[in-house]
Amino acid sequence: MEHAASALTGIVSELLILRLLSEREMYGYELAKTVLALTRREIRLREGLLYPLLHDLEQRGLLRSRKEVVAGRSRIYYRATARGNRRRRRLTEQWQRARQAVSAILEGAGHV
Amino acid sequence: MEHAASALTGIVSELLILRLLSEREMYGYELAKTVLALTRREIRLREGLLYPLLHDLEQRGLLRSRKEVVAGRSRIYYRATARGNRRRRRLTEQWQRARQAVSAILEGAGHV
DNA sequence: GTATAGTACCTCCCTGTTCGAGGTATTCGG
DNA sequence: CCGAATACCTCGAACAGGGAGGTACTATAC
Repeated sequence: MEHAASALTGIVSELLILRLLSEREMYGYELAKTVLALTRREIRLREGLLYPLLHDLEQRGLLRSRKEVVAGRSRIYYRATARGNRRRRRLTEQWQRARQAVSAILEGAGHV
Repeated sequence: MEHAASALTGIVSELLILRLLSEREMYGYELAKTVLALTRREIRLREGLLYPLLHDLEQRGLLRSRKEVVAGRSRIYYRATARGNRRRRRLTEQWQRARQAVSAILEGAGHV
């Protein structure tokens, strides 16, 4: 498989994961593929970031996991907890504010 | 002076600087203040990032500078070069794509 | 039967980025 | 005269990122 471009900061990856896992449970590999697909290969969740991050999020009580073996392959399904969803909301607000801040400059730089 | 929150990745800072300096020339300290004001304290261009970045951008031919002493204080005014503007356009596109990619997940996560 | 590609998990550690802290020097208000 | 603001700058500790490497199984193709 060949690959696409950018990562982003860890905070954004965290937000994307929390968002997807608030909808339905998914396992790591699936998360990576889904993000790749939904973003038309724009964002790639790399394994070196993804797995440590999932562990960390679970440790912090933002995700819960369960193991399952499917077709000889063991998967670890994750889903967002209530705390995870609160965190997701906070991060979403932060992201919106940052987004708007950047737009404010990219668009409205005419009148300093 | 008390302060506000987040930085962002260097790429975004680079873009914001190129954008502002494509409008009119500014000096470092002024850039920092302007970004703070335009983003309602949301984004702070820190000195430890700002000055090295300005030097780097100039070295790469994306900015041009001139010195001036105003009221006993020496300022270094920067402005974007043609190359800087090309770079700015590319970064703007990248930013838009990344932005949309994040939105795609934050909003449309309903139908994977 | 065996090589290749895909699925699925994981960690190490090198490299590059970040930015707090520190530094110089001047001006202005009180 | 002192503190705050203006204006420039650098260093280096601390951290984040992600390439590379590892295990193990399945499915497809030759």
